[in-house]
Amino acid sequence: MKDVLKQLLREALARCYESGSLVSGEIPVDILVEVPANPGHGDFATNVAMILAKKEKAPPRKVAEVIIRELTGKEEIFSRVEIAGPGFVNFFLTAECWARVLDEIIEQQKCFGWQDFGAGKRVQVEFVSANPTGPLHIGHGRGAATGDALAALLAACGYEVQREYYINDAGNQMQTLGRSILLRCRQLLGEAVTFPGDCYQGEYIRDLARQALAEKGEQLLHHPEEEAVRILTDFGGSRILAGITTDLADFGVRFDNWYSERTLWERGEIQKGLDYLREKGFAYEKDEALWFASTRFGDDKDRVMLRSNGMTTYFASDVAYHKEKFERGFDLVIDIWGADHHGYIPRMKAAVAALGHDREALQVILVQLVNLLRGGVPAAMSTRSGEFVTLREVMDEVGTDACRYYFLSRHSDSKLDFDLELAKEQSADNPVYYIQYAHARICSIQRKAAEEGIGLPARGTIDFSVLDLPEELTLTKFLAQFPEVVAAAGRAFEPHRLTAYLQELATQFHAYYNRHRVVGEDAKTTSARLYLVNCIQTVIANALSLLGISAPERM
RNA sequence: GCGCCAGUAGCUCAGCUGGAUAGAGCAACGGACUUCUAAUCCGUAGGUCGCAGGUUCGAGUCCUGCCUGGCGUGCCA
Repeated sequence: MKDVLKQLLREALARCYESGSLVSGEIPVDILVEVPANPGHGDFATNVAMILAKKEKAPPRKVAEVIIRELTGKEEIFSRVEIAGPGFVNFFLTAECWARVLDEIIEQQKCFGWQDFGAGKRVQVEFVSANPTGPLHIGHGRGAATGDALAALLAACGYEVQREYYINDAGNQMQTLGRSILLRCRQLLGEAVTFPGDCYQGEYIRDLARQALAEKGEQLLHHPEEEAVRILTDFGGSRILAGITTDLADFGVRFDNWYSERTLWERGEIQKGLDYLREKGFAYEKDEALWFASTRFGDDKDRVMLRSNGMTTYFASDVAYHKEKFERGFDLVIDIWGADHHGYIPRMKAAVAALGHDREALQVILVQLVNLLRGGVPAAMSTRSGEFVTLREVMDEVGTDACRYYFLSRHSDSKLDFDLELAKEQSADNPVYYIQYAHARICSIQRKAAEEGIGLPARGTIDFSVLDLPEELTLTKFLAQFPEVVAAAGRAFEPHRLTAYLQELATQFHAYYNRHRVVGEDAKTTSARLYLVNCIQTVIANALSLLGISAPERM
């Protein structure tokens, strides 16, 4: 709807310039049309007149007058257009105009709100990417919910989206995993070994040790230590990864691709990455190490890729990995990282630039840490003591819907207090149920209608004039905003905007429900209200689907 | 020290990339079920948008400087 108005404004301006009623000859690229906070200011308002006032050397209200003269009379969609305040132009649309929105929703169903500005572009969203050295914890859950919702959102904006999980299965933390399991194996067999502090402390290591012994037998320990560690690294890594996969699947997250760091090595990609930067002259040797000249691309210091001891750094893998990502043809690459890695953004962007890509083609979304509480009291997690709260535990306790909603209800880059007691409370305190309840209630209305032999009204059979309650008009207008919310959220990479919208939509519906009956008035009214309510249901379901939250038919 | 992020109602947070009178949800108090689901609704309250300047028709939003908190700042991952 906004876009329609913008287009009309552009056309009107063009006519003004043609006729000479306006002289600056410029059509502002970014005409702002928005829904005013105050309904008295119209359904939409624009600031063009104020923007043009300076160039026209005329008072904004004067400019507005000229534009309006060119706009009205040619279009049937306005019931009123007025100038207000310092020079805003306020538009009031006709009721028929809004009725058309409902038809659109019924027609488009599951696609209502979907955008096409991403069409033809391929985007990859890489998220979670936790090392397979232990189970996912609550913080990974937030990253998972955010990445998954963002991917769904971008898909709804027309992008071709791939969800990817990068497996750090090549670093020395994997060695540590193998070593940790080996030591636990020895302990299980009665050997008195001290378990070092830099090994993984969690109870799951003991479980893995037990499984390894059961599967491979005690002869495992007869291998040379290095060999035993290698075997146990593989064993533990694949077990843990399988667990991660299951946890994520139960959390409603599926990846299109699991990308192993090890395969980067096996295919020589790491070396290729280093060579590439060397050939381009972006890498140099100093102090027996190989450095990437990231300062030439805006970083504040150069970064080591190949250490003097011959080992590569984590960053070297990342350069190769991102080089390969772009070689796979993505127009946009989105990485979702824990906020504690924010210091890596400049060097990663520098690498992307050095690799010959637009630095904006890499977007890093930061996800802040989750502060876990139980009844207001911190439920501390510490990897060192091994007493962390896993995603699995939280999911099992509070349910995936509530869990995902909590994660997605705030900007990802702001810290989140996650209170287990609040999250699992099935009450008004819990917004996710409030929203789902609105959906379930509508389903209930439809069941009631069906009992009375009233089916869902078809498009074109409705007399919209009976939808004349203020609540009905407000609801319709709010539904019309959904496509813009999707677009704005998609452009900003901010799925949390959808939760705010859902909250408001549910509030409006519940209020309407409590004041008015859908089924029970005369046939014409019942039919029209059913139609409206179907639209609300569709929009709630669509928004929830983007967030990966279910839309239950009864509760 | 430098860098990034944050600071908005008692608490947790929105605020549509600069718009008109800054909004929700909790928490508090008082009301509403003979009804399509009370997991609901209706009413009452709360503010120096961290502080000080600046940019302009207009600033919670942009710029500068301070204050406070978190994180980062390795030839660690």
